[in-house]
Amino acid sequence: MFQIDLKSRKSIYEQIVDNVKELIMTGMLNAEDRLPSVRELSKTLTVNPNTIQKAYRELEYQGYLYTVAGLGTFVASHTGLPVDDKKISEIKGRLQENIRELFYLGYSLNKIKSIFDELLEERSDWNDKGKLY
Amino acid sequence: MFQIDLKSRKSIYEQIVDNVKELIMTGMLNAEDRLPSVRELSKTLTVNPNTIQKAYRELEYQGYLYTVAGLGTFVASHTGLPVDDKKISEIKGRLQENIRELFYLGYSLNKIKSIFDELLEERSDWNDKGKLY
DNA sequence: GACAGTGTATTAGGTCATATAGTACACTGG
DNA sequence: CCAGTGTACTATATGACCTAATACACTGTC
Repeated sequence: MFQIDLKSRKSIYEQIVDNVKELIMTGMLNAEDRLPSVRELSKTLTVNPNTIQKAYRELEYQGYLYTVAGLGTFVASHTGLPVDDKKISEIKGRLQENIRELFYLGYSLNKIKSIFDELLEERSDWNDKGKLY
Repeated sequence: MFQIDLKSRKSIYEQIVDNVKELIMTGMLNAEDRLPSVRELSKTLTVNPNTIQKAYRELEYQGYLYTVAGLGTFVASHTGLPVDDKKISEIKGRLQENIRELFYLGYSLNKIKSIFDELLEERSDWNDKGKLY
C-alpha cells in the first residue's frame, strides 16, 4: 500500500493520512473500497493500532472515509458534495505561496505558467466526467 | 511586523520562519535590510529569545538571512544564486498535490487552469527584471 | 450461541520537540 | 568603557506522539 518513513519530520499518523488521501485522489482507491483493518495495517506497517486508528479517525473527520461498526472502514463517496469554500481558499493560498516562491527563485511569470501547464499536461489522461465546474 | 497565533498547530518558531520568508518573497523586506534583534523581536512578540534565535538560525541555514556578530541579522541577497533543483522539484510536487486536490473536489482541468491564471493576474504588477528563466 | 474479525475506548508509560527561564560570553560601534 | 548585537549552555515544563495492554460492542458466519 505505502511505506512509513520513521526519519521523516512528519508524524506517523500524518503520513498515513496523507498517503491514503493521495491514493483516493489519484484513483488508486475508489468509493466504497474497503481499507485494511486497523489491526491488519498495524501489522503491515509495524505501527501501533492506536496510531492507525488515529489516522482513520482524522480521515473520517475530513470526509474521506466512513466506518461501519463490525464491518470495517471504507472510502467515502464525494460526488455531489457542496463546494467547500474554506478548503478552496486554503488551496488557493497554497498555490499563491508556491507562485511567490518560484518568482523569488528567479522564474518569470511566463516561465511559471509554462511549468504549471506542464504539470497539467501530465494529468491530461484524467477525464472530466462528472465535473461540476 | 507580524503576529503569532498561539492556537495554531504550527510551532512558534515555524510561524516566524514562514512569516519572514513571506516578507522577503513579497518584497516587504529587501536585501541588506536589518531585522529586529533577537531580544527586540522577543519583546515585540512576547516570545522567548531562544525561540527567535532558533527561527533566525533556520532562516540563515535556508539562505534567507545572514548575521554579523555584534551587528545584527540581515536579509541575504539571492541574485545569481544557482538554481536549487531540489527546491524546484519540491515546489513542483506541492503544485501537483494542489492540482490533484482541486480535481478531486470536482474541478475540471480547464477550470483549474483559469484559477491559476487568475492567481497569476494578481501578480501582474510584479516585473520580470533580473529574471533568469 | 459460539466465534473470529471488525471498530472503539481506556489507562499507562516513554520519548521527543517545543518553549521558557536564567546566565554567560564574544563581538561591534560609539 | 558601555550598550547592543549574536551565540551558547543548563535546567525545567509542557504537550504531541507513539507504544503497550486490556476491554467492550458490533457484524457476519458456522
